Amino acid sequence: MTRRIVEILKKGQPEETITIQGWVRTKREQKGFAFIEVNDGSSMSGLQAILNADLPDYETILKNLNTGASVEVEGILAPSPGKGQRIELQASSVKVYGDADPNTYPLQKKRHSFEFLRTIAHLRSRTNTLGAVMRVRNACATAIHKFFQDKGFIWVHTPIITANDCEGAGELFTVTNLDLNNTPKKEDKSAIDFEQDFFGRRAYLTVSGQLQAEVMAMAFQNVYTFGPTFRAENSNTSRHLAEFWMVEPEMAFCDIVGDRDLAEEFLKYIFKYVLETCPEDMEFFNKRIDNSVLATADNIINNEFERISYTEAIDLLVKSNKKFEFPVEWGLDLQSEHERYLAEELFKKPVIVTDYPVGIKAFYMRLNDDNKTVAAMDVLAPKIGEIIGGSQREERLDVLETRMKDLDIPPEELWWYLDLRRYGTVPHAGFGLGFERVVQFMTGMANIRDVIPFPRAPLSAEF
RNA sequence: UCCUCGGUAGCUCAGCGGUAGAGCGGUCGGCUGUUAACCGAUUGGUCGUAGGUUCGAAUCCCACCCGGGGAGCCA
Repeated sequence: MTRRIVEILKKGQPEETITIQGWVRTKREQKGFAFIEVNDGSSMSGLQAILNADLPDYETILKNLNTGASVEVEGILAPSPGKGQRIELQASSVKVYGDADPNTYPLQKKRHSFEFLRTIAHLRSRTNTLGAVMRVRNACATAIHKFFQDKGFIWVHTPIITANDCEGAGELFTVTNLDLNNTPKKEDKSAIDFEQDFFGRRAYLTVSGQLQAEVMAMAFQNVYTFGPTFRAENSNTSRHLAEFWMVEPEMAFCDIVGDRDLAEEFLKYIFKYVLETCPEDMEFFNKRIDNSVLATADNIINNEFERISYTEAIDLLVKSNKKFEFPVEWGLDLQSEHERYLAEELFKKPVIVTDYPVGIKAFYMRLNDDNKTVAAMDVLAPKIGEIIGGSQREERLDVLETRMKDLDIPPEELWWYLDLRRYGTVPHAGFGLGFERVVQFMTGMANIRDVIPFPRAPLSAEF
């Protein structure tokens, strides 16, 4: 492997002979010589190389060295007399691997709209912005693993195909290998007979690894999942994807307070890690995408998150005297506009809301002693809303069974989940973090489809 | 799925009943150190699709398709 440009820009010394490989970002021809900027994806900045006309095949090489061409440049590093870079590469030999016809190559040396870049998702990672996004995304993922591994959590791989359609987290994609032009029918011809399908029952893409993570937490105490999840909702927003990555820690012997504190520590850790490892990319986002991202990161890292109960949140919303489109009333769920008021206007930092009414939350959340609320928590972040949703789980078999009955969830579907309460049950808690939303929050990118390489959304799965 | 705005050159947009435009890009030429280089010339179109109104439609009307923003659902 040749040296990466990120390292050369930091540590490269004059007189060193080096070889770089990458893609041409710009070519600036002069009389008798030319500049090219080569980027290899290792950093925002590329390395400037100078090609003198006395290079063998200079004319041919220059003609093929257009934006997008792949190239290997060998030469000697020298201090750069021009402004904008410390060092530059004086090329002694240049090899063009593949040219890029400027008549058809869609990326220009100028700003493109993100809408256009989504139509060329196979090329957009070569742009400054998407390059920075993907490096920050990588740093976020690394931070997540480091955080949990340093605390002794076990990374567990929960299934992507599941047979439970009762997890209550939205519409599911069906997984089948039946012949869709000739599906087997049940005896009364009313419906498809999934007993003849691959798994002998209807199967789905997972919407959450939580239930299986609970299984694993009952053996390893502290675990986390980190993988793709799927929702077949017809959601057309800048905050939703049909395929997204989710992080779900689950802790045995833990209550809602421990859960809440971990969520805050976790978010702070990620932000700190990314600021330390991707300073150049973060500067770019602050300058070109959203001039508040560095201040926001600073705010996250250095301030305590606000902690309020759902009941207090309702009081604050009523007292605000603001005109909301949706009603504010105890028992109704908080709407986007309410969440935004709390996080953006009132507290101007993340807010953790706990103890929601039992009627608006999932069956597995632990019933509080007031019998009216459950030990749920949402972390609301300025600009993007709910970034984390979690809860203490109901560990009491009888209470859980009653809740499932109230919600018409057949217990035989989740017999194994109920078994966890029969054998060695323990208070436990966890949360789910939408990975792309963290990357969005971190970078200031307005649309979630621009923080994942190949976004999956309604009518969108081309690449 | 609902509300709303939009779809005109490769890209970003102007034109909004009367001969299809600009900037950028591409191409050609110029320039001894450029930084999304610069200067000059030049190239480039089924005006989203299908109907309708009109002497005449990119422009007005209708339907559909696609995209942005917002909402719902949620992470």
